[in-house]
Amino acid sequence: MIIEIDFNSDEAIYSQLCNQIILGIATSQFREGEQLPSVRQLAETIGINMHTVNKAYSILQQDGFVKIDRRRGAIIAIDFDKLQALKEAKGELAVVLARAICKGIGRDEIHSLIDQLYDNYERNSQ
Amino acid sequence: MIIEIDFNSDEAIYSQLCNQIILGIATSQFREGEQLPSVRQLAETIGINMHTVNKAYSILQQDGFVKIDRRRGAIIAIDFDKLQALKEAKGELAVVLARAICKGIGRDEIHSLIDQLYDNYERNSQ
DNA sequence: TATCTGTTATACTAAACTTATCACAGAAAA
DNA sequence: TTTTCTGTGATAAGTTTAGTATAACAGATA
Repeated sequence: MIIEIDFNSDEAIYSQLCNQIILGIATSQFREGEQLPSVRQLAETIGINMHTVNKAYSILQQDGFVKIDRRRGAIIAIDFDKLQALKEAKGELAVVLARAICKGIGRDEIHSLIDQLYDNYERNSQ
Repeated sequence: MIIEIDFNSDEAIYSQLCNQIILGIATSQFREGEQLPSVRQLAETIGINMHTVNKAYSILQQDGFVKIDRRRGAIIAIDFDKLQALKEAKGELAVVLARAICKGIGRDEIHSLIDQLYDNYERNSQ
């Protein structure tokens, strides 16, 4: 999977890394049990420091997307705590929806966006 | 409207301020044309520095939620650029949905969350 | 043995966040 | 007119975070 970092973005590099990898998992470009590049290797290909990659991997571990094996590095391993995930999703959606509502975006339009995105993820995960 | 800041949060104070005010607009606790407290007044009631409030107000202005009048301070004034708002909402939703999909949350569950949140906002905006 | 892995520690720069003052111009009210 | 409120600007300083740069260590593997 190709990971692209926008060095002009406001978003921190480690955060972009996390999101890209999560996106990769959602679209099955990374699959359960698959191993991510080593921290040094990924750091070199992107052109950043090893510790920045390590920080991203640690956060992914903490958030239940990977497990870190001393021998093989970071392995995709989803912790399916759905109650927790639903709670977090609701909190994040609350912020996005508040902004949308202020701008006059209706409930149907949001549902439509959700469907577009889900369709897109499912299309890319085959 | 009561604005509460969590000083132990990872989220920056100015960012929490923005989100709370946007939430207030979404639930009609702040209405179009209404004026927000002055930067000094709000800073004092919260117990933070004036410039932190000013930063929040400036961002709200930039994002099209308020206009800043030299005489009256920050006034709720939504800039209804719906195309822009839809684009931004889609980008933010993409990140949230990717996480949800990884955790096995289905499309229907997301739709349900959206409805819950919309119901909640509409109930609080009367 | 040589090489790969993650881990840890330290040091440093740069940027972001926040606070702290001081001062100014414009508007409004006493 | 004077006082007091508004936002704005400049400047300084403290704290935290992000990122880089090295170095070293232990465990696994070839």
